[in-house]
Amino acid sequence: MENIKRLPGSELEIMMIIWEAGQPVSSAYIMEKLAGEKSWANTTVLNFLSRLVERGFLQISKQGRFNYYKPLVDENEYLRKESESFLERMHKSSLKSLVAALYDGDAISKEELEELRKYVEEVSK
Amino acid sequence: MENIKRLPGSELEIMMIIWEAGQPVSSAYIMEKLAGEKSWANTTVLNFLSRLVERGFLQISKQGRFNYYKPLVDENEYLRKESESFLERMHKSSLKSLVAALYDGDAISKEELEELRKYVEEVSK
DNA sequence: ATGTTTATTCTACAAATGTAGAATAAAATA
DNA sequence: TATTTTATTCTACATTTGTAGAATAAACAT
Repeated sequence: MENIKRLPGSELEIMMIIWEAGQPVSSAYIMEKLAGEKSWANTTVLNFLSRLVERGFLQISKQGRFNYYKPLVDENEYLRKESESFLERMHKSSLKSLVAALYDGDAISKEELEELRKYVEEVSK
Repeated sequence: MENIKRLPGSELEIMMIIWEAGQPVSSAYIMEKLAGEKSWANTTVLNFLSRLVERGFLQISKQGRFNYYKPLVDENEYLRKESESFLERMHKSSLKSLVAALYDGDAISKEELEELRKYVEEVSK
């Protein structure tokens, strides 16, 4: 099992889009999704994609001259690793500390909290 | 209100130590805390401290030739900002997604979960 | 007072990241 | 087929981060 490395911010943004798509996507698709959000030059995005390939996060399949990008790393696994490491680094592994920080910062809506309550209730019995 | 910037990993590690101390600390204290954990050369640590001062995260008060470092940024505020931004970037702001990721990855002990359950219960009523 | 120790500051440099223009080559079109 | 278009790849460069040796200067010991 390769130990997955952490991605720099920009590359992660690209990965998120690809993961969300649920299927191999063209660079055009990615740029489309990024439009409005980011003002990256096309070559900038393509460069991030190249680096993601180098890092083993993506695989290219060519359709004519078009590239289609497919994830080689599982989204959930990556999120899990990142979340664990974040919890550890920032909150000394205290889940309560993390949730409290978010709650105190009004980052959580009533609905979010209720959803969490149910989830925790369910899972902890 | 200055908008607090995110810190690179190494500098954050230093900040965590200083925050935890609860009072201005000398560089020796910091190196002490790092001993065993990190194998940074002294000048490396001192350099991180300088950068933290530049960034406005720390203030120096001299005691003879010794530096004492005091936080200028509130720990909770920083953690809050970081946690919000993390939740947003990695879990599209879904708290449940975050907690589930941690839970599925066995990053949470029974106790941690129970503690969270009580907290959420309390807070959401 | 002089030499020695050492905490701090400077300076330096490699690697990683953000950013994009120039070059290339394959497809579209005239 | 010759020409234009354009997705992709190369190359380049500035900034940030990780890392630490060299220089400095203040305190200490002789």
